[in-house]
Amino acid sequence: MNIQVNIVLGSDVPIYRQIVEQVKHAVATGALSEGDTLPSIRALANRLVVNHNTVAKAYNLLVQDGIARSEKGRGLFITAPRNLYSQEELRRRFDEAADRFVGDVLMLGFKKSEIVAAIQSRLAEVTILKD
Amino acid sequence: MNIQVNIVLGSDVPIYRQIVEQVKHAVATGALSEGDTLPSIRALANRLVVNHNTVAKAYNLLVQDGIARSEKGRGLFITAPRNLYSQEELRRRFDEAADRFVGDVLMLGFKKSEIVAAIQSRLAEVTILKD
Amino acid sequence: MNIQVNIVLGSDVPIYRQIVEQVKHAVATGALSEGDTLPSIRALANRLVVNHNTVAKAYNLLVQDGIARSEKGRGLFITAPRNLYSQEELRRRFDEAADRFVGDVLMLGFKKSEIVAAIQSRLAEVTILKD
Amino acid sequence: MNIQVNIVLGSDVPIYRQIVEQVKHAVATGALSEGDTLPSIRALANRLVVNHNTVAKAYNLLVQDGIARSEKGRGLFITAPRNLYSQEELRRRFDEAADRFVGDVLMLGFKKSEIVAAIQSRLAEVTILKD
DNA sequence: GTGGTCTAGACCACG
DNA sequence: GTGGTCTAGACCACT
Repeated sequence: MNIQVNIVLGSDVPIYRQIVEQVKHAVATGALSEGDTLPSIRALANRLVVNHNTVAKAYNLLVQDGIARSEKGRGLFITAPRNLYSQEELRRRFDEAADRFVGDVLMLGFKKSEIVAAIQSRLAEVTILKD
Repeated sequence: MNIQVNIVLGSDVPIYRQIVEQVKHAVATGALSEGDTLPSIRALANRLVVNHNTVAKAYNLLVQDGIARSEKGRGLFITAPRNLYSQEELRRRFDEAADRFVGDVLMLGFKKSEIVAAIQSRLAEVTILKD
Repeated sequence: MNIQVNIVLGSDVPIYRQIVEQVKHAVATGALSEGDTLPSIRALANRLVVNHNTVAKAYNLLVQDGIARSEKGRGLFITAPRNLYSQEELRRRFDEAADRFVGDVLMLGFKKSEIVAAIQSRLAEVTILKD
Repeated sequence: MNIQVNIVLGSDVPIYRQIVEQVKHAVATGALSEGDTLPSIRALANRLVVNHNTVAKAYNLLVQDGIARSEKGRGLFITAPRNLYSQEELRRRFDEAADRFVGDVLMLGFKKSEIVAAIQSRLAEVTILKD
């Protein structure tokens, strides 16, 4: 299975993080699974028209996070999932994300049910998470 | 009604954004409402032990978002809500926030029901939004 | 296309607003268009002999008004125009500006035809507005 | 003839300037003419719910500008019109106001004809200016 | 190199 | 007292 990475330049999310997140997302949805290969650094950098250091940084993070492993001269391969952070760290990140989301959305005037529905519909696409 | 702002120094969330979020939250929960005054820039800066420019920046953002109005020499006051942004812009900001949240939370391993519940519990405190 | 920003020090118009107005004017006349880059914060600050925070403040306002977008580590870029504000907000801002202008000009003794002509001649340079 | 002064607290125009402008405007439209009397400082301050120093400052400016004269113990009286500024100063103020107005309105998306019409309709109310 | 955040401290205008 | 503007200079994250 291959992966289609797209980036948004004007976002406040750094490019390298967008790449990381999309690979993670692909793994989460099953679009990528163990043993699948990622595009080469230069190929992806070329296609996204970004500096190849940026792609390299993203790939390094994927390796550090245990999501991919690099094999010299062959490329990067998706690894089997494993736990990355401590429970505390997970909870801290989760709460921070939730706080930020609610804070961002608070003054936009949407109904609570719309807000919840928007999250639910996005989560519906995800296969890696339990209900 | 008054507001009690607290910040965490050394967080990866900028100080000025912590202030903004807390004021927004206070407005959203009804703890602050139209006509209420915010602590003076220098008084709050003093109490939080941050530079007054940092507080000023936070307050500026509140003014730009139509949440507060500033009166030179008098202070900052919470304003009545008004339709500042267009429908498209509201939707754009909403989608951006939702996408970001789901992306941030994806790999943390929480159950979908937990994620939704976390949002719902935060929204439960909010009084300015319809169900 | 590039932009040539000039400021008048010691004016009663704040430096950051002079910068904002000139960029807006350049966009309005078509001298700057989507995708064009603004001078880097520090480069412009250097050339204008002002503090880089002052330029940063000006650029921030441009971003908040949807005129430019910032990309960390890359620079600031002119964005495509979009409907940022609601109709009510546009009208409110328009009326405020018009009231202010007429109030400012009232006691200066110019003829009505001169006042209208001055506005028309300035608008003649603008390419982004319909007649 | 009496004058009805109203102020807007949340405006970026200082209160004392609002008072000055409204008196000027009243003179300009003929609502006030030579010999008419202004409300006492304390009476006006009371009615507007502002500090009496603010009203005093406004009245001082009116006297300095030659629009009113104070008679001890009797009050302030409107004087005959006379020129206040040099030609250069008048032109400078005029251009600054016009530049600011056009700058403020540029990105709001109104048609040029609407902009001109808005100014013309506001000027139509003014009686002090020649066509 | 780029932009983003923050501090320390100054001066001004307004009430 | 209040908020607004600006400087000088620091450190950080991103490309």
